[in-house]
Amino acid sequence: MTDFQNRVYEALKRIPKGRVSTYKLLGNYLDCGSAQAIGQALKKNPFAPEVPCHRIIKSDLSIGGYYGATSGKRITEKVELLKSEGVHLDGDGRLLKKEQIYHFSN
DNA sequence: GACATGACCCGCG
DNA sequence: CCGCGGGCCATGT
Repeated sequence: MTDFQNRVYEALKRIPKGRVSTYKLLGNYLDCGSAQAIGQALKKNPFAPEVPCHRIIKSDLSIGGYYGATSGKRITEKVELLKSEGVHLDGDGRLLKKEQIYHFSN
């Protein structure tokens, strides 16, 4: 476990159920200018689903990936999971309600 | 230490 | 709206 990963997971646990956030916002909160770096940490997430890595979507509000996949069964699961928490996406996998986006703050 | 990789982002045409 | 090119930065070889 690296420090970076720890910080990412701690931040994730701050996201309330029924809300989602983006790689960019997370990066902003962690002072990390690369969303890819965030993704690297997420795909290695050893605490799923205790750590809600599924509540992270791309900055354009599209679904993003899950467990290394950008499409397929994994993604379907991610969508269903969010759906069960009250977060809905449209047919193109885009977030429907922008007001559900969680902005980190201290 | 150099090199490659990726659940990404942004500007440009 | 779509594709392309360049940038980003933690990790693993």
